[in-house]
Amino acid sequence: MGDERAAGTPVLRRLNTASVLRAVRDCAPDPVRLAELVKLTGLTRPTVGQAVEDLVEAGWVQHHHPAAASRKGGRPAVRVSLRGRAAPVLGLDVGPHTVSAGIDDLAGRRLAAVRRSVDHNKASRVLTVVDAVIARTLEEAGLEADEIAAVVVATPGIVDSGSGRILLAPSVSGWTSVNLSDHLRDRFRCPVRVENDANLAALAVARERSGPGTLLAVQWGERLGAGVVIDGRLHRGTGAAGEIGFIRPPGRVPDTDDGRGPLERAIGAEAITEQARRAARAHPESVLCDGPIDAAAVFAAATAGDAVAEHVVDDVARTFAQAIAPAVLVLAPDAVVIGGGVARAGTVLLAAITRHLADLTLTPPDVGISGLAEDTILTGALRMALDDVWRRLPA
Amino acid sequence: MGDERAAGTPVLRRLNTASVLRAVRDCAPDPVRLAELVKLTGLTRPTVGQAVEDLVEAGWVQHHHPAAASRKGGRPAVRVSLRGRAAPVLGLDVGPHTVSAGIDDLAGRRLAAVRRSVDHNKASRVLTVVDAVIARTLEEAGLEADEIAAVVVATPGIVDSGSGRILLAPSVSGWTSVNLSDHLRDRFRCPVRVENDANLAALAVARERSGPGTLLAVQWGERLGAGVVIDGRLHRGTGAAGEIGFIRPPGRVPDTDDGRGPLERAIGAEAITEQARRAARAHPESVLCDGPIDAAAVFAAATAGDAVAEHVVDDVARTFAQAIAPAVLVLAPDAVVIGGGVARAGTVLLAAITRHLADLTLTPPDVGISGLAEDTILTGALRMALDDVWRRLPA
DNA sequence: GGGTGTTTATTAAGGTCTTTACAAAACCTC
DNA sequence: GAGGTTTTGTAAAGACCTTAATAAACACCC
Repeated sequence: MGDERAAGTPVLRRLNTASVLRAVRDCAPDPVRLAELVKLTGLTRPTVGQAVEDLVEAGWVQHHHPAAASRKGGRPAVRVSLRGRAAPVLGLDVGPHTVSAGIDDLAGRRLAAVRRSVDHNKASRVLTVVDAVIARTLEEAGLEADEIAAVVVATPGIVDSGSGRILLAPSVSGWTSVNLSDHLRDRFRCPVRVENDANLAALAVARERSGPGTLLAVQWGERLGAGVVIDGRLHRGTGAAGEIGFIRPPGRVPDTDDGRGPLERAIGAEAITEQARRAARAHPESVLCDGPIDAAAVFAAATAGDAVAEHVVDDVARTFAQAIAPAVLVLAPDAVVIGGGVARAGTVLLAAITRHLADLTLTPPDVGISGLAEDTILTGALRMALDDVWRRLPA
Repeated sequence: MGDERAAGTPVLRRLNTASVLRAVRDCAPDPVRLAELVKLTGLTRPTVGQAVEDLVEAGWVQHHHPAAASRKGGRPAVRVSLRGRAAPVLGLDVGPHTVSAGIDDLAGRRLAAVRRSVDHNKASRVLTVVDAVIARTLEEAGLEADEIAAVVVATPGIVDSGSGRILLAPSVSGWTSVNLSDHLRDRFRCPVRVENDANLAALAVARERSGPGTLLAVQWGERLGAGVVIDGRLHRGTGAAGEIGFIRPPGRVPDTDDGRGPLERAIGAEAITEQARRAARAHPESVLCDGPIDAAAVFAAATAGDAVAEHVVDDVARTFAQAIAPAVLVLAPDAVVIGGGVARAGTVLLAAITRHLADLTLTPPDVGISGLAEDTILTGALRMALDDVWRRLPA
């Protein structure tokens, strides 16, 4: 609330134009009347007029000459809207099996989206696919790389937010040796940021719920990751915040050598499947024995009321609740939102987790499922890229 | 960076005077030359002159006429300093055994401090002592209650930050039924805030280390609490953030009925003592058997190299590390700082915790001991009160 | 003891921005 | 087509900061 240093009159103008631009953004994608901006910003008409003039000249907003829908009598209003093409941003989700990219305009409209699967888990191959996907996405949006105003890349592993180096990424072999950040910085004129995928998913979920508060957003699939968003801002800590996969749950955990953390080995999608298989062998009466077993089948069976599956789900939920309970007690989040493949389990899992968390915490958070589809991470990357653009707005 | 709504020219002036006042504060308690303020703020001399004039008139700063120490030749500089008495703040620490109060001036100078022990743990009695301590503190500082600009009260238990109501406080019987907030609001004209004691201790510790970053500050005595400070701001979550005492550690935990949480029952000061007693009975060769056993004795023996005591300390440290590891993984704090009675254990405990945490987390935080003395909580309360004053500064 | 130099305060002029007030424009309704 | 309504546009005034020039106060030096 006042980190500004010196302040001459030009500062005022910047402040006010920024305020006007924000108002225009909040109305996007609808065009907005000038008189309306006056009300929204609380500024006077000449000020708003001046600001809009500047913004048009700078290319941030555009006029909407044809005042097609003028309500009552009166001079037709000058209407302006955000010129999305002024600063399109590119988001990239480099997952272990797929690479997807998207381009949003300033107003948050999706201009292009491309998804491609990666066969081999080798870093060099991934990099080639990344380049191809970016090229295709730019083509689809009809843009050149130089026109992109911000790039945010989501990757598994721990990322050093300063340099953009990937410090730890077990799921893609050789991924840490690739300097993804530098590779992309060469291709774009704009800032390029590399960020942990779970963190970006959390950001996307948080924006969905819009508003202040603390959110713990979990990505739960083969692996487990989480992001913490406090009052709309991503919490990074020393850089590795949200790595819940490495929580050591109570009880024995199978020892593997693939770089996964204890919690992932205990209740990752694969572990759930394995646990169900064991249960099925012990209980031939279960419907689980009727077909191939995977995580989805377990949750389906539990939803249908199969006792054996229900027991497995409850076990998984308890382990999860026990694992995150300390973090919930320390953070006291308003909500814990679960996304990723396991989130498709739905109410069965949710109810069980809620029950166990209520037992283990003082102020149990809402437990919910991410309403976002598969492109949660990509959406988060694009959100952060847009944030970047808006943050350095008065340039 | 721009939450301001409307902006006329007067806004500029407020911005600039605030900037000047901040600069004066940062130099406190030393008086500062006007020319120096020009450099610090980046504003021009006339602007600074005007701002200082306004501030003097409003009573925030005062002149230092006698330019006693003028260095080289030149016109003697006008020097100003923060007028501490402009807005003294009162901090209160209502602990289970003692009530202490302090008054700081704007510059953070301690004007008065009073500490009194409470015999009976009854709420009504505590309230009487609170009133007496406040009266004594005001007297010591030579101030009236109406002159106090902000009041912050530290109390154990969970506090609703909006109403100031105490929702849960096992250590003082009947404490929840007392509306401490209303009781004090009647006595002061200024805002009164009630806050959890561990949270305030965390704030004090965070200010000590000054700078951005994430801090988990633990208060460890008979009970266990913690506070989370992120970039200098206290994290509250839904209100009960930092309640690590209710983390359920692995292993069996004695069941008591005194409202304490599982972790407190497992490794609170009392539990440490109890564990040491058991160990001493089993190992008569230990120096622990030579005298009365309490937590301090255990740590002393461990420091001296007694194997049995070392084992107890290691056990305690491991339980602690296991309990907070999930929170450390989620938060990725820069540091975990331990205060409270157990903190006097020193290096033995610290080293053990560091070792176990390194094993359980990805980016192990610095583990340290609070350099603040017994009045950590009181200091935190005063810091928050000062923050309150500075936040509503341009009034 | 007076001159010189240095540091600082004061004053005046100039520029930028917002505000206030007023006039003009364009469209609808009657 | 006259009147009304809503909005835009323009001009003058006020507030504030900045630049620049001037004056003041003291130490040092000759």
